[in-house]
Amino acid sequence: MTERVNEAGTVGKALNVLDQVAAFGRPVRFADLLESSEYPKATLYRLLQSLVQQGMISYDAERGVYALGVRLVRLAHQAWQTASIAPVARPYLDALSIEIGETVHLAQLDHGQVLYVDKRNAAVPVEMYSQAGKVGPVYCTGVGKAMLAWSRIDVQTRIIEQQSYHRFTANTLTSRRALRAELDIICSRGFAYDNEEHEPGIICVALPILTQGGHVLGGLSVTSTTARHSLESLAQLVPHMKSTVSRIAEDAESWRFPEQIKQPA
Amino acid sequence: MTERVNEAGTVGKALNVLDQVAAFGRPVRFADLLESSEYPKATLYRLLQSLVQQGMISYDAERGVYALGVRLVRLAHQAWQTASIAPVARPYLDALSIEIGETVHLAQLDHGQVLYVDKRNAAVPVEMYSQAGKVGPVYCTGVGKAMLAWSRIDVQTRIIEQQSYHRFTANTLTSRRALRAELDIICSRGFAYDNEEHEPGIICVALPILTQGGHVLGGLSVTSTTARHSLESLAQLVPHMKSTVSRIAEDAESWRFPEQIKQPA
DNA sequence: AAACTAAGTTTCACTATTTGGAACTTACCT
DNA sequence: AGGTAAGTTCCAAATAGTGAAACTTAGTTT
Repeated sequence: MTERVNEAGTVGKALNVLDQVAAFGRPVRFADLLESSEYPKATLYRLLQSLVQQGMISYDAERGVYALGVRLVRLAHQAWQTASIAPVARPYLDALSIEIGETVHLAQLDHGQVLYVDKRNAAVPVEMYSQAGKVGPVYCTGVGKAMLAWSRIDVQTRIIEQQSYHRFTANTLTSRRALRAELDIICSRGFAYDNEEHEPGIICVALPILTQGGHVLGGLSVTSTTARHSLESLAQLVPHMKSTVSRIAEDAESWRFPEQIKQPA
Repeated sequence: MTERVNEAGTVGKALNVLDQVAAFGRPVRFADLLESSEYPKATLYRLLQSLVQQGMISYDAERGVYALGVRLVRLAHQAWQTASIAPVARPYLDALSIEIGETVHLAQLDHGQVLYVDKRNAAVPVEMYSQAGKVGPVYCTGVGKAMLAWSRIDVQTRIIEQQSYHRFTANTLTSRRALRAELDIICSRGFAYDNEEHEPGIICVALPILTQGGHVLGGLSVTSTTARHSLESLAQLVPHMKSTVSRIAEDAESWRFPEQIKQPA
């Protein structure tokens, strides 16, 4: 027993259901959820009711379908502001983006995945949530590898285990072994490449954003195409990125630890 | 007492705690939460643990502070895509924004508040989450009043009750009575104004986005300043906005109700 | 139109989980 | 050292959650 039981109380179960609804990526009917759920009918039903009542899930009575609720969008706005480095990094991303004119990504680690928290795209205008909030794999993205390379050993080990090592392109690293070797190289080099490992024709350079204590706050990457750049020419941007990264780290640290949190009654 | 107790089970309580953490808008210590919480110490403590374990809240052990977790950002991305009209409306917002060159907002109703789900700003570049995800009051914004005016009577009544009627400017509607009268005018006029009711010098025109069945999907507004426009000149944009709105509604409806949701096993 | 079927909802006895006062453990302040 | 406040754990009592099964509703077949 306890096949994949993750010590989940009622709250955990409810949030699992929330994830399940999210995983579908479209409005779902009760039966769809029931089929892919580990919970019995009545339990699932009541969990859904709770979530709907709380506004985390919306229910379209006419169609009988569940979808994620907009309350999440609101919460996320707060999360983005308080929990991510994005608000702090924003002005630096703007500056970097304008100066180098290529696509810039800001990412953080979340549950063994790369979570993009902000983006600048030179050509295309606003893209909003459709970019920030996206997740990607760690083992075949520049930011992913950069963040992983400087992560605490226990975190690193866990994440290396978690990866799927699906082959996206000819250059994708498809084993823990290959990834570990790559991480060593990245560490000594000081930054990471993505050499068409995720999408053909897409390359990038990425740096980790580190606190003074060496803790990984996030990652910064500049992406381009093989048509416009070689890895070598992208690497010339690294000094510039390094200074951006250190300024973000500095600001993030002073922002995370403001004078006094406590306020008198 | 039981000020805002909503028949909450364990799940509801946990989500209340989540909201509470969100409300602070900064990392908070246990004691801060305890003070503003209706739950006893041990209960609050365990709820927080559940949420942290689930990644909805992050806990900084060094500082002993809780903050919203990045898992929310990921969930919100899904929510934005599946539950909001933003992805559908995007191309039309782009077009409208380019043609009229003023700030455009796309909003939906959430818990008696205006939730902005997308935005176009002619001058300033990308602003990401810092704009989408924001909430505003219904009673003194163009989109808020527009959506409210066409809402089902029970929804409308509830929301009218919920408003704070705080006076932001000389023009703010500060009573249910005044708001009701305004809604009547809006209905017969066919669209809503914000005549410096929220911020001095800021005016806007807003339209509801309605399904064929007359259900409110959201709202669309064009904002400007008194320096650049009068209400009358803004009103000239209404026909253009009307066509945008109807195209969004059309797309949204066909998108919400795709051929068949069910898929064979 | 009646019978059938599938999808969704409610019931209810059972029990596991949650509850919260109080005791305990740190960690900091004097 | 002693004191105080913050955070954590305990445990008996009680609540809230569980899920098989019965029920309702809507849609389909005979």
